[in-house]
Amino acid sequence: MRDNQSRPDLFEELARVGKALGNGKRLELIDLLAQGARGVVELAREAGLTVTTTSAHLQTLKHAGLVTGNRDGTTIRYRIASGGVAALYSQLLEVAATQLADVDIAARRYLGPEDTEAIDRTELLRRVRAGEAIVVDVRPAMEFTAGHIPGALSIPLDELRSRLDELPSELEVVAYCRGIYCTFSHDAVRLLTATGRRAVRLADGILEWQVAGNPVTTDEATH
Amino acid sequence: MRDNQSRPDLFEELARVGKALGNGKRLELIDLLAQGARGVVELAREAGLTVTTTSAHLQTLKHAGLVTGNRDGTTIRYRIASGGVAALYSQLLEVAATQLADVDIAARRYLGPEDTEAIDRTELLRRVRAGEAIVVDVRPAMEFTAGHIPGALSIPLDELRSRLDELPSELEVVAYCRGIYCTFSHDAVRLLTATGRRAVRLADGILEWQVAGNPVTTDEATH
DNA sequence: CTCCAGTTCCCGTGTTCCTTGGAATACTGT
DNA sequence: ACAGTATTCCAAGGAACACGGGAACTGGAG
Repeated sequence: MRDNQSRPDLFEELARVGKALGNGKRLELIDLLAQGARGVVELAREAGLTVTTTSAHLQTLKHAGLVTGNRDGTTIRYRIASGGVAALYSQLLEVAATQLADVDIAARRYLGPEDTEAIDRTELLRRVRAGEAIVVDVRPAMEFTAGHIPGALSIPLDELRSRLDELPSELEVVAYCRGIYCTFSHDAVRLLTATGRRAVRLADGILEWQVAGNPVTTDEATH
Repeated sequence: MRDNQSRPDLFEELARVGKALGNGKRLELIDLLAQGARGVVELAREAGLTVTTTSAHLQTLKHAGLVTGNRDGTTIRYRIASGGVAALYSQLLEVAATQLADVDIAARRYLGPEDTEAIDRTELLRRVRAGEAIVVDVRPAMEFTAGHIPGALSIPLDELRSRLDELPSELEVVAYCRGIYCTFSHDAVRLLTATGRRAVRLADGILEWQVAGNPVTTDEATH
């Protein structure tokens, strides 16, 4: 028997990654960081947490190897440690979505009524190649520059109502945002269809897009 | 603002999956269940836990949607809830292996010295197709019947020393077992090379094999 | 109907985790 | 060197979790 102690030790180490994923606030932080690098104060504001709590969670995530922090001037920009982490988070979302009824209930409540039409990634590509549709990224501009679908137009949800004239009226709009549990694209499609446009949303988002191996355009304006 | 409460609620639900992965004993149970269905007492024995503790952990996993239990006569056979759960666990292992130095240290201690040659899945297929090698499954027989690499020969590690004559002496042996953190194939290769045979091991195991989408043969002898 | 192995529920104890406020540290720009 | 901002460290109260023992429950076999 080699089971002196090394086997439990190994699994306890592995569990550190699981523990890091075992807190809703930390998942929110991962969700945000998957969209691009951010500092602690910005993360705290976006996640609705105090700065100290956010910092503590980031330390936990860092210790679990899920995020890394690089100094950039006066702030430390945290980011996802690797593409594998994004894949891990995406897979967790999929398992939760398919196996847990309570997640479905909570998701429905958060995302709102199912009044918007959704298409998948291959259908998006087909419609764009056929010249039928234009892809619009409705996330905040900073997340667009950090990485977006090639050829997409950036119109943050905040500005969508005032920038409707930038959309060619003869084309259908395919709106996308962060991922499967992001409300931006739902709200964008509601707003667009309310103005009489043809609009659908990508069923998931940039997270699943890049985890699936699709190309991503980066505006390398990183200071 | 729709951020009344639904967003934190959603992520707290999602975190239930992470919490379930945040305990070494539960990861061991998932690791075992990924190899085939088992009852509580069997799991408790294999994981070195009391039955009550094992049962409690299984309830946690079930509540998180990671395992399911079907009654089979007097026992309840637990199994992985879906292929997505296996993919999630596999991805967690990969992230932990690539991001955490402490995991490497613990793995080295558990797996023993790096004195065995490893090949990857495509190289295994190449050698088998070329008629150079025979694939040997060194896991317990029950796990072999639950699913194995097509064409593999089942010789559990326990019986390997006494069944050496079943191996064609002119072929190289490729031993495989559960996954990246399983000792069976390491020990098998050590034993085989000590007897003068040419033997290598698959770098990972059946878990990664099936998550990658490779075919698996099942001896449908399920009760 | 009654035994029985397998399994789960209940509960008390010890441990770990989450959150927050206040203080300390690190770095930038002037 | 100094002011100012961003970030982390420290300590403590409260909440949640892990574990084991004993009792209760379930379905199948006799």
